[in-house]
Amino acid sequence: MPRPRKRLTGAAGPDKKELSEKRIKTKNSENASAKLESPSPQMTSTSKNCDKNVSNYWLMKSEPESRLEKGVDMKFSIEDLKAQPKQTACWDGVRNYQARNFLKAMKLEEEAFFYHSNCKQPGIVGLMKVDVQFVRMMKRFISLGELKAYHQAHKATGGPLKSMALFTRQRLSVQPLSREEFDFILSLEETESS
DNA sequence: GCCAACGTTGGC
DNA sequence: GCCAACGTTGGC
Repeated sequence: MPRPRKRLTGAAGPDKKELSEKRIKTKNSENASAKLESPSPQMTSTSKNCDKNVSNYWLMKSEPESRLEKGVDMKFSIEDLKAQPKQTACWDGVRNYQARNFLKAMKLEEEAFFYHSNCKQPGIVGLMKVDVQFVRMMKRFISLGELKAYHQAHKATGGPLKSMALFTRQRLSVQPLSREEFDFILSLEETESS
């Protein structure tokens, strides 16, 4: 349910605490939910872009279908992202600790898949860049089922999706991908869906 | 809507 | 620090 919120990029009031946050752990103090918004001075300057060989890619889940949680609609599809000003959203509302840490580890301009979860057709629908801005739709929908089939096959063959977090870290809503995983999934765009 | 998987909480 | 109870995620 980690869902991005529809918010203007620089818009004020980013921090009325989440309605849904029943308890924010004191640990992740401040805006725990990393806001990967327009260049926060912090992030840009301090994140040394020196380690450019730690190529990081991401997969971020969001629910494309309406579902109320404490009266708040969790829906945020890739179409909703496209509809944002500058096609950019503030990805807050992530409660899981690990997922939040990944949010903080992201650097501007890194690429991320937009994954539709908890819906009729779960799967990867598009590409974003950390910011978090819409980049493009996938040339074709890459379903969970297809990814799972490759994951299973690759476990046997040692292929690129053999340890994809989507399957090994089941409930993680923000997850890292290796370059191999990312490239392999991109290459699926050019193939027929199975 | 069901429920498996798994994270979190809190008593001890 | 253990672990049972509880809450959440997310596919089906």
